[in-house]
Amino acid sequence: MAKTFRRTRQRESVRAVIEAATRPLRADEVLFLAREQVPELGLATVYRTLKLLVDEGELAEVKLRSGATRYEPVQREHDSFFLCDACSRAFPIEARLTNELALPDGFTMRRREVTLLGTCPTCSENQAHSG
Amino acid sequence: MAKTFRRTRQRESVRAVIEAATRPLRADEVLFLAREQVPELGLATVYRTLKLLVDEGELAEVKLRSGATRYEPVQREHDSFFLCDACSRAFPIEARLTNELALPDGFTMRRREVTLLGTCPTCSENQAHSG
DNA sequence: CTACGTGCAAAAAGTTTGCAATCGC
DNA sequence: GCGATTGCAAACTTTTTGCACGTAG
Repeated sequence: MAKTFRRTRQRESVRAVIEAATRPLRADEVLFLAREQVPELGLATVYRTLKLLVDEGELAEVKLRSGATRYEPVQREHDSFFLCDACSRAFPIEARLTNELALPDGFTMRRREVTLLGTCPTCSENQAHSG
Repeated sequence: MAKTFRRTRQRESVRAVIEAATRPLRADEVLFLAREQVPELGLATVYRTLKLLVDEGELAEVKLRSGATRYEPVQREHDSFFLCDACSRAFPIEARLTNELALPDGFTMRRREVTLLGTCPTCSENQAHSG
């Protein structure tokens, strides 16, 4: 029998925060933002809810070089990000790659991800002013 | 005055293990392998040595989806990996991408990384046999 | 009512740091 | 000998889990 999922204030707040975000968020960012709606919300619940939503196919996990896991709605899921060396923020980008991948025999590709490393406009400016 | 670096059995063993590897290794893998040479080697020393070698420009850090950091010699540094969903091992690949990246104004790209997610030959076989 | 969900605290996993003992140079 | 290096244990960070209480349906 399929498990039944309950609609709780905690889950709704996590969902709402991710939906409202313009870039993938970390668990602690979700906690901070969701507590505006549900102050007693705990970090464990955030993690449990994020995992649940990922399993349900509603959210996608994004893991980039910085190490921290980020989450975004699948409808808006990107396979390409620009990751700023200076501020570590991740920006979704459109990377149209006409690829020719020499994938050896036996390997099965499920998905491709592209990460661009560099400096974002904000940090470029700051460096120019301070250098 | 520049710091002097000493040549120790511990450092040499870490170096040797990474040099001998055919794929980027995690710290715990380095520890396990290097202990064949230096049994009393500690994990903290592995981390300290890896960081030292990265700072020296001898090793490169590789961070992929699985979360754990891997290390490989810079001479063999790859910008493209195949990461197995099942066993989490990382395989260097050649990804010749003829790209056309629409990078917005103000962004400066320093480097590009491509990660392929999927199943490696070993795990494909195991799944076939057990499924 | 009752199984699912929550908050808290403790546990894990990966990495870093403090410190006294050790060792390269 | 002196200062760099090491091993151990403890601290830290991020994520997961155990448990008793709370609550949606």
